[in-house]
Amino acid sequence: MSDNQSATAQQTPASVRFEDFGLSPDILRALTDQGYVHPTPIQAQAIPIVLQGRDVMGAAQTGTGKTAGFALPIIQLLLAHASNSASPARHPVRALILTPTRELADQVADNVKAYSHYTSLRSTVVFGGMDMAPQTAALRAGVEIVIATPGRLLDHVQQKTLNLSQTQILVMDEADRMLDMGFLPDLQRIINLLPKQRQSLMFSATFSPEIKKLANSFLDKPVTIEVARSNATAENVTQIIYKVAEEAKRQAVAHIVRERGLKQVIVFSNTKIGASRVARELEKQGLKASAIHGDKSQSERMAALEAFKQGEIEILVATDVAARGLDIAELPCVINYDLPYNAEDYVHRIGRTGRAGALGDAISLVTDKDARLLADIEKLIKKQLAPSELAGFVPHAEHGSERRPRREEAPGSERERGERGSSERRPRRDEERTSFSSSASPQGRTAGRSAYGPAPRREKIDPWFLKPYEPSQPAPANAAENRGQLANGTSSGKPQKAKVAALLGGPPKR
DNA sequence: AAAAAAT
Repeated sequence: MSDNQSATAQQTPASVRFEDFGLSPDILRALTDQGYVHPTPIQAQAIPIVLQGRDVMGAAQTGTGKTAGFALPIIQLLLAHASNSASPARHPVRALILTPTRELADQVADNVKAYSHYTSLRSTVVFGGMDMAPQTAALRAGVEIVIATPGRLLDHVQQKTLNLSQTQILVMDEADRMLDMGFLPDLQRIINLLPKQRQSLMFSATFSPEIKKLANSFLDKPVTIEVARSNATAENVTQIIYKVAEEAKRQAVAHIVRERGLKQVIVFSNTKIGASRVARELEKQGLKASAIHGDKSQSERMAALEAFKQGEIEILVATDVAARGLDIAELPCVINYDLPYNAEDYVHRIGRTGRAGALGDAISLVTDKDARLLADIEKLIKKQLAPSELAGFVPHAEHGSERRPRREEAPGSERERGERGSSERRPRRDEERTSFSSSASPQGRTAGRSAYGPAPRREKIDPWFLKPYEPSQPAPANAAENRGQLANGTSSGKPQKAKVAALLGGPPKR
């Protein structure tokens, strides 16, 4: 055993220093502040390539320094081409960084701010669930770099507080998630607003073959950067599988936390309801737990994450909102309360632990029904995961109030008073709902015109835009009509992979 | 099947 164990992840010669990349002294000074001297492998590879202006498809585990890998050279590029003598009346955004979750956007923005601290470059973060006004003010004041989630970004474009027509650099962080069906329409709208001549960078821990193809349709002769095996799980993470009955899972989590004396652990649930229930159960058992998921208000989400980082909360029970990119120092363990439906998400989730060379444990609870999911994961990570018994765990029968949690009680019911359903009533979108009546009126929804164009949001789509132009194949008769708008409902029933394959023009798999 | 992302 030696420090060389992590040599595969640290292939950069120790002699390489940030100073060797020709970065501005102002950037180097910020790095010194952060205590950074030597680049990580992904940084050593990405920085020169991004500086050359090339497109990049970067496959790297989280915790490998991805963010600095793109942020540093972007800052450098913007500085190098900064002073156009006379400053223009309006300040166009010059670099755009997109992320799939608000928390990740916030985190990336913090890093960008730190790296550009001594430069003249300004940056701001833009995401939903928060007051528009401060974001609008920051954008109006002028920023060169925007970090954003897609929906709110488009909102600002619509409000004309944001202009993407001069944006030379686009980054998609956690690109595989950005490219999934839920995000694609927004992503395409955003890309349509950008100049065609631009530099595009995509980063993710995993790139499935389908996503790789899709990604390539957005990139121009990209350089592929790969640190460690693609889709590999971190070598310093020990993976453990426990066989547990479905009804005993919550008790099992509590048992594991107690048994191991865990002071920092993320428990992943596949559902928002599940996350809340697990958190509540753990709290009931006297453990310091809190849930984070998309039905919580943004302030609750941020409070939970912050409390967890501060150690006030020991167990963060999360949906996949927390699966990607979040950098939480020294997380020694993650628990999959459920196995994720997508094998790739398993890789992302367990990437929350064992970061930056530290050791970590990834514990997954499986039931009999999970055999298929487990097999998919084993196939992806090319590793066998043998389920074992959870030693010393004796589930006791559950009873009474816990048996049948009722979600939709009338206000003022007895239970409400007894155990303060911890914000778990419904998505609470009522905080600033000033225009409720207008949007609820029958014509309000359909008549309200969206600046995004005619397409309704979050509907089934036929993404014509993803099909590469193939002169050899006769275009479908309605292709011309579909151009310029998203048609509805042609591919609703198909599983996602088949959809993506179809988008790429390949024959449907049978 | 589920989650995320504007209101």
